[in-house]
Amino acid sequence: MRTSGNIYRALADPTRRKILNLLSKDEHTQSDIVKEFDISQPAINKQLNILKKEGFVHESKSGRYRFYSLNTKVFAVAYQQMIDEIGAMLDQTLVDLKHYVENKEEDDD
Amino acid sequence: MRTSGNIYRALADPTRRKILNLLSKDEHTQSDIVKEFDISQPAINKQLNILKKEGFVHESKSGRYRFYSLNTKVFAVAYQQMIDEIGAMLDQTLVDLKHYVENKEEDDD
DNA sequence: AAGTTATATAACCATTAAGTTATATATTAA
DNA sequence: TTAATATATAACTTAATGGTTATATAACTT
Repeated sequence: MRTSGNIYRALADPTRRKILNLLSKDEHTQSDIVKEFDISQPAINKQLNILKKEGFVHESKSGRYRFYSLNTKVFAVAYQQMIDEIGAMLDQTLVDLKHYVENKEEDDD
Repeated sequence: MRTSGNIYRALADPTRRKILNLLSKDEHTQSDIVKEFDISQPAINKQLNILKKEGFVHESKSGRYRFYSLNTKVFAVAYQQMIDEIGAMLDQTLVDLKHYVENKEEDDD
Protein backbone atom coordinates (compact mmCIF):
# COMPACT_ATOMS: atom_id res chain seq x y z
CA MET A 1 0.00 0.00 0.00
CA ARG A 2 1.37 3.36 -1.06
CA THR A 3 2.27 5.55 1.88
CA SER A 4 -0.26 8.31 2.28
CA GLY A 5 0.31 11.98 1.34
CA ASN A 6 2.40 14.14 3.58
CA ILE A 7 -0.26 15.67 5.75
CA TYR A 8 2.31 17.51 7.83
CA ARG A 9 3.44 19.37 4.79
CA ALA A 10 -0.10 19.99 3.61
CA LEU A 11 -1.09 21.49 6.93
CA ALA A 12 2.06 23.52 7.38
CA ASP A 13 0.79 26.42 5.31
CA PRO A 14 -2.23 28.50 6.35
CA THR A 15 -3.36 29.02 2.77
CA ARG A 16 -3.50 25.29 2.27
CA ARG A 17 -5.35 24.79 5.54
CA LYS A 18 -7.93 27.34 4.48
CA ILE A 19 -8.33 25.71 1.09
CA LEU A 20 -8.82 22.32 2.72
CA ASN A 21 -11.34 23.89 5.04
CA LEU A 22 -13.28 25.38 2.15
CA LEU A 23 -13.29 22.14 0.25
CA SER A 24 -14.39 20.20 3.30
CA LYS A 25 -17.66 22.09 3.09
CA ASP A 26 -18.19 22.07 -0.63
CA GLU A 27 -16.75 21.61 -4.04
CA HIS A 28 -15.34 24.85 -5.44
CA THR A 29 -13.95 26.06 -8.71
CA GLN A 30 -10.52 27.54 -8.68
CA SER A 31 -11.87 31.03 -9.27
CA ASP A 32 -14.26 30.60 -6.34
CA ILE A 33 -11.31 29.76 -4.18
CA VAL A 34 -9.25 32.64 -5.49
CA LYS A 35 -12.00 35.03 -4.44
CA GLU A 36 -11.67 33.91 -0.85
CA PHE A 37 -8.05 35.04 -0.68
CA ASP A 38 -6.05 38.19 -1.12
CA ILE A 39 -3.41 36.44 -3.15
CA SER A 40 -3.10 35.93 -6.87
CA GLN A 41 -4.64 33.20 -9.00
CA PRO A 42 -1.26 31.61 -9.78
CA ALA A 43 -0.49 31.45 -6.07
CA ILE A 44 -3.70 29.56 -5.41
CA ASN A 45 -3.05 27.38 -8.42
CA LYS A 46 0.28 26.37 -6.93
CA GLN A 47 -1.19 25.44 -3.58
CA LEU A 48 -3.93 23.46 -5.28
CA ASN A 49 -1.32 21.59 -7.24
CA ILE A 50 0.53 20.74 -4.06
CA LEU A 51 -2.64 19.45 -2.43
CA LYS A 52 -3.44 17.53 -5.59
CA LYS A 53 0.00 15.97 -5.73
CA GLU A 54 -0.32 14.88 -2.10
CA GLY A 55 -3.65 13.34 -3.02
CA PHE A 56 -5.75 15.35 -0.61
CA VAL A 57 -7.67 17.17 -3.26
CA HIS A 58 -9.41 15.98 -6.36
CA GLU A 59 -9.77 17.98 -9.53
CA SER A 60 -12.40 17.52 -12.20
CA LYS A 61 -12.53 19.45 -15.40
CA SER A 62 -15.75 20.80 -16.81
CA GLY A 63 -15.52 23.23 -19.66
CA ARG A 64 -13.22 26.02 -18.69
CA TYR A 65 -13.76 25.30 -15.02
CA ARG A 66 -11.83 23.11 -12.67
CA PHE A 67 -13.79 21.80 -9.77
CA TYR A 68 -11.89 20.97 -6.65
CA SER A 69 -13.09 18.75 -3.87
CA LEU A 70 -11.58 17.24 -0.77
CA ASN A 71 -10.42 13.69 -1.20
CA THR A 72 -11.93 12.87 2.14
CA LYS A 73 -10.85 9.29 2.30
CA VAL A 74 -7.19 10.01 1.66
CA PHE A 75 -7.28 12.98 3.95
CA ALA A 76 -9.08 11.11 6.71
CA VAL A 77 -6.62 8.26 6.62
CA ALA A 78 -3.61 10.57 6.73
CA TYR A 79 -5.28 12.48 9.51
CA GLN A 80 -5.84 9.33 11.51
CA GLN A 81 -2.23 8.33 11.09
CA MET A 82 -1.14 11.72 12.29
CA ILE A 83 -3.41 11.51 15.30
CA ASP A 84 -2.05 8.09 16.10
CA GLU A 85 1.50 9.29 15.83
CA ILE A 86 1.20 12.57 17.66
CA GLY A 87 -1.61 11.67 20.01
CA ALA A 88 0.43 8.76 21.33
CA MET A 89 3.00 11.21 22.62
CA LEU A 90 0.33 12.74 24.78
CA ASP A 91 -1.90 9.88 25.77
CA GLN A 92 -1.95 10.33 29.51
CA THR A 93 -1.69 14.08 29.28
CA LEU A 94 -4.80 14.20 27.16
CA VAL A 95 -6.71 12.10 29.65
CA ASP A 96 -5.57 14.39 32.44
CA LEU A 97 -6.39 17.47 30.42
CA LYS A 98 -9.85 16.17 29.70
CA HIS A 99 -10.51 15.58 33.40
CA TYR A 100 -9.20 19.01 34.14
CA VAL A 101 -11.44 20.67 31.59
CA GLU A 102 -14.45 18.63 32.64
CA ASN A 103 -13.99 19.47 36.30
CA LYS A 104 -13.49 23.07 35.41
CA GLU A 105 -16.80 23.04 33.54
CA GLU A 106 -18.55 21.51 36.54
CA ASP A 107 -17.13 24.20 38.78
CA ASP A 108 -18.27 26.87 36.40
CA ASP A 109 -21.88 25.67 36.31
CA MET B 1 -4.58 34.62 26.51
CA ARG B 2 -1.50 34.27 24.33
CA THR B 3 -2.17 32.20 21.25
CA SER B 4 -0.48 28.83 21.54
CA GLY B 5 2.72 27.85 19.68
CA ASN B 6 2.51 27.03 16.03
CA ILE B 7 2.09 23.29 16.16
CA TYR B 8 1.76 23.05 12.39
CA ARG B 9 5.20 24.47 12.01
CA ALA B 10 6.61 22.32 14.78
CA LEU B 11 5.28 19.16 13.19
CA ALA B 12 6.25 20.08 9.66
CA ASP B 13 9.80 18.82 10.04
CA PRO B 14 10.60 15.13 10.66
CA THR B 15 13.59 15.94 12.85
CA ARG B 16 11.37 17.98 15.13
CA ARG B 17 8.74 15.28 15.21
CA LYS B 18 11.35 12.75 16.24
CA ILE B 19 12.68 15.06 18.93
CA LEU B 20 9.19 15.58 20.29
CA ASN B 21 8.68 11.86 20.24
CA LEU B 22 11.88 11.25 22.19
CA LEU B 23 11.01 13.87 24.75
CA SER B 24 7.51 12.51 25.14
CA LYS B 25 9.07 9.41 26.65
CA ASP B 26 11.77 10.97 28.74
CA GLU B 27 13.86 13.97 29.50
CA HIS B 28 17.07 14.03 27.43
CA THR B 29 20.20 16.07 27.32
CA GLN B 30 21.07 17.68 24.05
CA SER B 31 23.97 15.29 23.49
CA ASP B 32 21.65 12.34 24.09
CA ILE B 33 19.41 13.68 21.40
CA VAL B 34 22.26 14.34 19.01
CA LYS B 35 23.25 10.68 19.29
CA GLU B 36 19.85 9.63 17.98
CA PHE B 37 20.38 11.46 14.71
CA ASP B 38 22.79 11.51 11.82
CA ILE B 39 22.97 15.26 11.73
CA SER B 40 25.30 17.64 13.48
CA GLN B 41 24.97 19.06 16.99
CA PRO B 42 24.33 22.59 15.73
CA ALA B 43 21.52 21.30 13.56
CA ILE B 44 19.86 19.69 16.57
CA ASN B 45 20.50 22.79 18.61
CA LYS B 46 18.61 24.83 16.05
CA GLN B 47 15.61 22.55 16.06
CA LEU B 48 15.56 22.53 19.83
CA ASN B 49 15.60 26.31 19.82
CA ILE B 50 12.65 26.36 17.47
CA LEU B 51 10.69 23.97 19.68
CA LYS B 52 11.69 26.03 22.71
CA LYS B 53 10.58 29.26 21.10
CA GLU B 54 7.23 27.72 20.22
CA GLY B 55 6.93 26.66 23.84
CA PHE B 56 6.65 22.95 23.20
CA VAL B 57 9.91 22.07 24.88
CA HIS B 58 11.38 23.08 28.19
CA GLU B 59 15.08 23.45 28.85
CA SER B 60 16.78 23.23 32.21
CA LYS B 61 20.43 23.84 32.80
CA SER B 62 22.50 21.68 35.07
CA GLY B 63 26.24 22.09 34.94
CA ARG B 64 27.37 21.78 31.41
CA TYR B 65 24.25 19.87 30.46
CA ARG B 66 20.96 21.07 29.13
CA PHE B 67 18.03 18.88 29.89
CA TYR B 68 15.13 19.00 27.51
CA SER B 69 11.63 17.85 28.24
CA LEU B 70 8.30 18.04 26.50
CA ASN B 71 6.12 20.86 27.71
CA THR B 72 3.19 18.50 27.69
CA LYS B 73 0.57 20.99 28.71
CA VAL B 74 1.41 23.49 25.98
CA PHE B 75 1.79 20.73 23.45
CA ALA B 76 -1.44 19.02 24.48
CA VAL B 77 -3.41 22.23 24.21
CA ALA B 78 -2.00 23.05 20.78
CA TYR B 79 -2.65 19.49 19.72
CA GLN B 80 -6.25 19.71 20.85
CA GLN B 81 -6.74 22.91 18.94
CA MET B 82 -5.33 21.29 15.85
CA ILE B 83 -7.61 18.31 16.25
CA ASP B 84 -10.56 20.61 16.65
CA GLU B 85 -9.64 22.56 13.55
CA ILE B 86 -8.69 19.73 11.26
CA GLY B 87 -10.90 17.02 12.68
CA ALA B 88 -13.93 19.21 12.13
CA MET B 89 -13.30 19.09 8.41
CA LEU B 90 -13.69 15.34 8.54
CA ASP B 91 -16.28 14.75 11.21
CA GLN B 92 -18.69 12.58 9.29
CA THR B 93 -15.95 10.94 7.30
CA LEU B 94 -14.23 9.86 10.47
CA VAL B 95 -17.42 8.37 11.84
CA ASP B 96 -17.92 6.50 8.58
CA LEU B 97 -14.33 5.38 8.53
CA LYS B 98 -14.64 4.08 12.06
CA HIS B 99 -17.70 2.05 11.17
CA TYR B 100 -15.94 0.72 8.15
CA VAL B 101 -12.89 -0.32 10.13
CA GLU B 102 -15.00 -1.84 12.90
CA ASN B 103 -17.09 -3.85 10.51
CA LYS B 104 -14.00 -4.96 8.73
CA GLU B 105 -12.60 -6.20 12.05
CA GLU B 106 -15.80 -8.09 12.76
CA ASP B 107 -15.65 -9.74 9.38
CA ASP B 108 -12.04 -10.70 9.95
CA ASP B 109 -12.70 -12.38 13.30
C1' DA C 1 46.81 23.47 34.51
C1' DA C 2 45.59 20.85 30.59
C1' DG C 3 42.49 18.11 28.25
C1' DT C 4 37.84 16.64 27.38
C1' DT C 5 33.06 17.12 26.92
C1' DA C 6 28.65 19.84 26.28
C1' DT C 7 26.69 23.50 24.30
C1' DA C 8 26.43 27.94 21.61
C1' DT C 9 27.27 30.80 17.87
C1' DA C 10 28.82 32.60 13.46
C1' DA C 11 29.24 32.36 8.70
C1' DC C 12 27.96 30.01 5.02
C1' DC C 13 25.32 27.16 1.39
C1' DA C 14 21.70 24.85 -1.19
C1' DT C 15 17.04 24.08 -1.49
C1' DT C 16 12.36 24.98 -0.96
C1' DA C 17 8.55 27.90 -0.30
C1' DA C 18 5.33 31.27 -1.27
C1' DG C 19 4.41 34.79 -3.42
C1' DT C 20 4.67 38.18 -7.66
C1' DT C 21 3.89 39.87 -12.76
C1' DA C 22 3.35 38.91 -17.45
C1' DT C 23 1.60 36.12 -20.74
C1' DA C 24 -0.32 31.99 -23.04
C1' DT C 25 -4.09 28.87 -23.82
C1' DA C 26 -8.78 27.16 -23.67
C1' DT C 27 -13.55 27.79 -23.39
C1' DT C 28 -17.70 30.30 -23.34
C1' DA C 29 -20.57 34.48 -24.41
C1' DA C 30 -21.89 38.48 -27.28
C1' DT D 1 -15.27 36.64 -34.76
C1' DT D 2 -14.27 39.21 -30.96
C1' DA D 3 -14.33 39.79 -26.20
C1' DA D 4 -14.39 38.01 -21.73
C1' DT D 5 -13.43 34.58 -18.42
C1' DA D 6 -10.92 30.51 -16.29
C1' DT D 7 -6.89 28.35 -15.86
C1' DA D 8 -1.84 27.34 -16.73
C1' DT D 9 2.80 28.41 -17.07
C1' DA D 10 7.16 30.86 -17.10
C1' DA D 11 10.40 33.74 -15.09
C1' DC D 12 11.47 36.06 -11.23
C1' DT D 13 12.07 37.74 -6.16
C1' DT D 14 12.43 37.27 -1.37
C1' DA D 15 12.63 34.91 2.60
C1' DA D 16 12.75 30.87 5.32
C1' DT D 17 14.58 26.19 6.14
C1' DG D 18 17.66 22.91 7.33
C1' DG D 19 21.69 21.65 7.08
C1' DT D 20 27.12 22.36 7.11
C1' DT D 21 31.99 23.58 9.16
C1' DA D 22 34.75 26.13 12.20
C1' DT D 23 35.27 28.03 16.41
C1' DA D 24 34.11 29.93 21.00
C1' DT D 25 32.72 29.32 25.69
C1' DA D 26 31.66 26.86 29.82
C1' DA D 27 32.04 23.16 32.96
C1' DC D 28 33.92 19.01 34.37
C1' DT D 29 37.92 15.53 34.77
C1' DT D 30 42.68 14.13 35.37
